[in-house]
Amino acid sequence: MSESSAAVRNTRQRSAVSALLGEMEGFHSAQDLHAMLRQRGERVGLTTVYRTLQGLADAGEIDVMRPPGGEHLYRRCSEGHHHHLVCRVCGRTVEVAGPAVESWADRVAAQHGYADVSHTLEIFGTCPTCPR
Amino acid sequence: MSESSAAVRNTRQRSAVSALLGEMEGFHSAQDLHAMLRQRGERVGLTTVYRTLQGLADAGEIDVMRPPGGEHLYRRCSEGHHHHLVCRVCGRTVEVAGPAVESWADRVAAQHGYADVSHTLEIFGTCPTCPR
DNA sequence: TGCGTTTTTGACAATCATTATCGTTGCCAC
DNA sequence: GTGGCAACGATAATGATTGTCAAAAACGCA
Repeated sequence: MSESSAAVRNTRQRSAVSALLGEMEGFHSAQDLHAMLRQRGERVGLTTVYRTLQGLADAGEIDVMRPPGGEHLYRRCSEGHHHHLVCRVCGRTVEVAGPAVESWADRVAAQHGYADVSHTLEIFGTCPTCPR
Repeated sequence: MSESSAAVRNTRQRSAVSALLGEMEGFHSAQDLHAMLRQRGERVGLTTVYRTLQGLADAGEIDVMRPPGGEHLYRRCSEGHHHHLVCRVCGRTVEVAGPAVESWADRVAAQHGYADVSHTLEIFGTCPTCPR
């Protein structure tokens, strides 16, 4: 029963992952990020990349997307809750906010007596510059 | 370059999977369904279960959900587009329709020039009968 | 109804992202 | 400076899903 002091230690590896995410555009897989770190000369283990990403995701500092392909994608995203509009051809992503959707989801869940509500929403389409 | 005649053949295995889905409530994984079929004495290969489920999903006859756990879940669902409100403890699921969400998603996508739009939305919560 | 063609099946192996393991390392508090 | 304890990381394990390919079954047509 740990009671406090989440004590997230400030390690070189955590900083490296966080910094990399800050510079990257778009979504990248854990394996991607790991490869990039090694290219930069940062010595970070793949396991640690996974752990760090999970931690950041839990803390709400990054966003996780689970595309049909089966690979988890991570991205430093703006604060607050939002969703993604993803081009299924080139992957270009637009962040979209939908306050109406948020409240709708909460309301629907409440109507059925569900508590502690969260939701996931992804929109897929073909962006203007991609051939259909 | 196949050109036509998808010619979906009517096989015993396909019927078995489809029938089973018709009787089941809630979501089940491919492996689950496979085990149930074997219990019934139906001799169906796991590979075939996967293929059949994929086919049914493509045809829009069943619904696929990809929970964080990582296992795909399949369910015979009502016609038309809808979403799911899932209890993250017991898995109890409620189908919910959200016309407002549909049109919102389409509108947002169109605003950004995205075509051929689809979306996925799942709501997670803790249902009234489950301890939090 | 019988036959040939084509799809489908299914056992098994391969794939591959993610997670567990566990000894070592290094951060942080005192 | 030093000790405790969380984080790290190389490797192995896991486990769902997909690929393979010969054999079997279904359908169309004569």
